[in-house]
Amino acid sequence: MIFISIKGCTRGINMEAKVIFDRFLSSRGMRRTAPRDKVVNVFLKIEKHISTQDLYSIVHRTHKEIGYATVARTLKLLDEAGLCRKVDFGDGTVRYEHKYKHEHHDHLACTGCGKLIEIYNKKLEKIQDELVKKHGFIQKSHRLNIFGLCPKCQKRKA
Amino acid sequence: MIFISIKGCTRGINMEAKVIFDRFLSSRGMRRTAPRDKVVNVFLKIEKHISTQDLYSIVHRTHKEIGYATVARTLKLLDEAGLCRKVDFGDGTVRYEHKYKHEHHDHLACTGCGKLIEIYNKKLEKIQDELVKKHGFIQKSHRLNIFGLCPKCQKRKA
DNA sequence: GTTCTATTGATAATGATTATCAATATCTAA
DNA sequence: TTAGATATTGATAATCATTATCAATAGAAC
Ligand SMILES: [Mn+2]
Ligand SMILES: [Mn+2]
Ligand SMILES: [Zn+2]
Ligand SMILES: [Zn+2]
Repeated sequence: MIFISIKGCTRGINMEAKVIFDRFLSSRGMRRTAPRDKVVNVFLKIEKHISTQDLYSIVHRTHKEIGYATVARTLKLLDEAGLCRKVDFGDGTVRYEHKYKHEHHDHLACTGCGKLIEIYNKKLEKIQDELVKKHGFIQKSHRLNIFGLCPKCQKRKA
Repeated sequence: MIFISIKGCTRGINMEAKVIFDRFLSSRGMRRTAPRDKVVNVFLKIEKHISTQDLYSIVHRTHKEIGYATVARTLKLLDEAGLCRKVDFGDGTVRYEHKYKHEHHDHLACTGCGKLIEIYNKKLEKIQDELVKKHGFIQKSHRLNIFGLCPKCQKRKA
């Protein structure tokens, strides 16, 4: 199952993201290297919910020398740098999406074709906050996935 | 990480659940067998969010002859019979909770100690329904997990 | 009881993720 | 510029939950 995002997004911000990533590496005493740079470049150009394997395949097309481990490690770093976010639709494969200059959202996924719609509702978020507060918790994150059938898949199965 | 439920629940309904399970087996042309029966009995007595491995360990204490595969298969059947529900907190292990005579709820989980609180809010559910409808989808299921620190863990880390 | 079929449990296969490690690249300080 | 210290890399192995396989067994129908 491939989860395709329905929304596009600008890409002029890639340079900004790379500056942030470099600063993040420095702050950790880590080095800016060619393999990392290439993986980051490819990731930032892809506006999708992408798995490690997916990204590795794409990177591999143009950079045969880069290994799977490096791709996986770089995604982890991007996550820690706040530039991407893990998304998990419970199918056994974690995906990553852009986070820099992307507002928080949840997901509505079609179980028929994998179509993915990014949803957001202020009231919904507020109710969550209230529930968390009510139990004295401090929220770290949340994840709302709604699964269903998109209009096309409804017709297809009818 | 063990996720412990905070709510207790009655257990006089186990007999009803077993009747439903038997009918489910019949409707599928499947047989009621001793191993299945034992696994179901143990599961129904445990009011927790439990993994296959967890349940296998518990079953194994009193029924050394029952294998892991049978436990896993029986949980799958219970799920299909509508008697349990998969829950996934994204830690790589799927858990199961009772579903029969249990209202739908979402989860607030402490990332510090694993404490689990079952939450429900009618408005929140309604907003979700509206979002689904707005995009022309037919909802099959949804999953909301909120992660945070419980009051105790907040103190511990302060 | 006989026959057919479902079930079982041990074990292997799978697949995503994470760990290991020798070779290589980069940085720092002389 | 160079040598030594350290970080990084990529191939590969290990891990771990889940799923598949299959010969042996048990249940149902007659
Ligand atoms: Mn998204
Ligand atoms: Mn629950
Ligand atoms: Zn669809
Ligand atoms: Zn806690």
